[in-house]
Amino acid sequence: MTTSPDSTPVLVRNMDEAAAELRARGHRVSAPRRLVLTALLAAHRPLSAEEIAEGAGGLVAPSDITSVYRNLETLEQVGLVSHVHLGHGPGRYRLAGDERRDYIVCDRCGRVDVADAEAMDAVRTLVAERLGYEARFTHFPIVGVCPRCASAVV
Amino acid sequence: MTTSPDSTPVLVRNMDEAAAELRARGHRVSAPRRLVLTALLAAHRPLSAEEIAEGAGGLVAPSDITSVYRNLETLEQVGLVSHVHLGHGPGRYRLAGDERRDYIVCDRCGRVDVADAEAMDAVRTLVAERLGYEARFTHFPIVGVCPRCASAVV
DNA sequence: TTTTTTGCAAAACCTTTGCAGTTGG
DNA sequence: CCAACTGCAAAGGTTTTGCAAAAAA
Repeated sequence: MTTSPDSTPVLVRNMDEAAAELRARGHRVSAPRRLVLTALLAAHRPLSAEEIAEGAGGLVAPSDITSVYRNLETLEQVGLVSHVHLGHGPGRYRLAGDERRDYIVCDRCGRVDVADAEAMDAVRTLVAERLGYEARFTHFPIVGVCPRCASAVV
Repeated sequence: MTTSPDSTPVLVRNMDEAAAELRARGHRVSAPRRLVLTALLAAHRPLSAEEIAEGAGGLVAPSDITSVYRNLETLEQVGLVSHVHLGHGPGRYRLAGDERRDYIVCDRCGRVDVADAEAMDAVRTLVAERLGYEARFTHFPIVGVCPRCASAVV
């Protein structure tokens, strides 16, 4: 699991598109690899390797966690998958298409919100203008105090 | 090591101020604890627990890493210290006063820049306006592509 | 003296690696 | 067929915990 994106994101909607991309890059489409993809295609949130290995809440059959890690690495290199750190604890994986969704995390209550996309674009634009960086919040989300915690009496 | 700040940052400039704060909070000022503080007071960048335990490059005497972790935890609870994740690898610790310095990390070349403070204020203001969060980039820095990598021919 | 802190050992947690056997193309 | 992949075991890197001994106040 590296910090930087291993390659350009490749957006897929289903297993067939994912399988085609894998084969185009010289990778095989094994049962354990399909299983990881099935879990991520069905998940509505980033999953840890352990969650996938345990079957993603009944979504898929349980499998070996080493294999899950190795497949996540391959899928990340291909650009089909990326991972995000929402706090401490294990990294969480999602399809590259889901990267367009940015998270914003409250460090008081732990809430994980999906950030408004236009607002995030404005933030990225401002960072580019003022700091010169093409910012991505896909690996580390924005962390702060959410409105509820900010207004709560402490 | 938790995600959220354990308490309000307490700014100190030297060992005496740190010691006073510790005693005011009912903590003792032991030799190993002083050693961690000495390393952080002298460091010009966030240090890992291992770096501190190894003597921070000759700055202080080597010490036991368990003790370093426990002291960093105490110092973080008191608000004298906080930690930042600059990428994968160990967390890095710094005095709370150093939190005013925000980092911005390039995920291509690994460069760690100190971000312009006014620009970061503008970013925090925009996040507050558009997303409602009081953003902090002290735990997770902004990650992106630096100007040099962006203009580099790939 | 009393309560906190230390130092060592051991474990916990997340992730990677080695390798012999299996499988996809 | 054979390179890619799997599953198990083992190890690696970072951090936490247990506990008896030491030290701060």
